Amino acid sequence: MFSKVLLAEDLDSINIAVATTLDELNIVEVDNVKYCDDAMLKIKKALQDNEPYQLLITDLSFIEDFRPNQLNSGEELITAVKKIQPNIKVIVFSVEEKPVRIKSLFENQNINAFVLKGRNSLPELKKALKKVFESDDKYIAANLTYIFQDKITHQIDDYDIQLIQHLALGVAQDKMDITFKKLGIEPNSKSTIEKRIGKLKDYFKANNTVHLIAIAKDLGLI
Amino acid sequence: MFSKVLLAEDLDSINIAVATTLDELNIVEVDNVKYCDDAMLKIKKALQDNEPYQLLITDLSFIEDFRPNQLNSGEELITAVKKIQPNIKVIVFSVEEKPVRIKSLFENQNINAFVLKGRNSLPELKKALKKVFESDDKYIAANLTYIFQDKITHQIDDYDIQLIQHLALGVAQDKMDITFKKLGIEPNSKSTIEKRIGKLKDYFKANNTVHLIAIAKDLGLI
DNA sequence: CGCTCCTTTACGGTTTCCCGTAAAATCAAA
DNA sequence: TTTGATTTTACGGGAAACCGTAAAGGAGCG
Repeated sequence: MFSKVLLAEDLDSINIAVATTLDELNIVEVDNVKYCDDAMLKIKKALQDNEPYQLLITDLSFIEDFRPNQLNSGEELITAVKKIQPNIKVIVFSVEEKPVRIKSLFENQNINAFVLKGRNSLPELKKALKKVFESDDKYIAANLTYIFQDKITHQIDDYDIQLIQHLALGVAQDKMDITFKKLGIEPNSKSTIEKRIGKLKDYFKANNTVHLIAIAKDLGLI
Repeated sequence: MFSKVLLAEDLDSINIAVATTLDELNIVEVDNVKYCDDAMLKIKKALQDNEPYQLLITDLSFIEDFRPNQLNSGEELITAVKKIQPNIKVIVFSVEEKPVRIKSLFENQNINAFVLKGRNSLPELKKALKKVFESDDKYIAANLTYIFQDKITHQIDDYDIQLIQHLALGVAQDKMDITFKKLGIEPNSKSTIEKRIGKLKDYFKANNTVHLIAIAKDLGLI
């Protein structure tokens, strides 16, 4: 089993419970941080000392408080960590259940396992730990595999997301061409933008743009 | 200190940690459920046996799974419980930080304390337990009192919420008068509806209706 | 090169939204 | 009941969104 693990989790209650679980698996060295920035520091330090962590277990969302931070989410943390230690294994432990986000973890961040916080998540976490230790295969609970059959993320691309995001930020459809030109996003003619929004409304069966944005928010698309 | 407490919390990790905390306070009888419906059953049973719970500690959001349930949120649970045992004390333990929702817990559900899950929430929970046991005063952490000074809920009324909700559901502003007439919501002229939406955009500094709905979603207003 | 297919862009007409003004209705207090 | 303030409603004009059609541009292929 792993011998040196870093746990990044802001909620103290979960932090304690997970630490206990790791104990039960006889993992000797478990370090415990409540901020992404602290996680990053520990990993740097361990690398310098030539005693790197073998595994990072991290949450996705971290509560903002008085302390200003460089890294504010599990995603950002993973990206930063992999830059300085690409071979570290990563398990994400989160309540996040939006297919879009979970899928992206495997496809873009190359994580090793995803465990959903829930009514029976500690046994799940143990299972994931064993799997990730034993092999380099990706691991996700059987009841979550539907995520990879999810149709939405297959048909909605980056361009669509940016469009929806800017709409949600208050950019008028009519002015979107200017915004997109400034940002170097293409295509950026009024006509194409209009058509894309139309397609999205079609796809999500939205009556109008307002409705579309509400749906996108609900799906966690933005 | 309390001697008979019921804990309703779906996440196993939190469940364990809170149970441990209650142990440390020498609370003898702590029952532990992961579904609102189970909480309700336990409370009914305890009442019948003439050994009622003195305190309910509950989360707000419960994950939906394969099991169909009558009660699906902390709010629903509290309402149901208070119907059969109005004198029970209630502490809400949640990550929810939307002022609107927390405020409503105190004002409509008459809860005794609210503890925000966070980096230092277990000590907070202990404190709340003591306060709630010692007196009938409401308790909320000092760093959350801003919630009651929150201006939004003071100035946005039920009518506004309904308006925003229907917009988010895809009802066109132009057709809103018809919808409102059907539902018996007043005032319902095109003109007034238009003006209200205008005021809301003004208030939230939204560039347009799309932006307004995005803001409302972010604030948890809808 | 010429052909097809597909994407992007342009444009005109219709509907809806947006904003100001003003008239009607409601209400509270004198 | 009159007065004045506030809310609700009506309406008109300009801006933006919506919808269809068609032209222009590009990529791939014989």
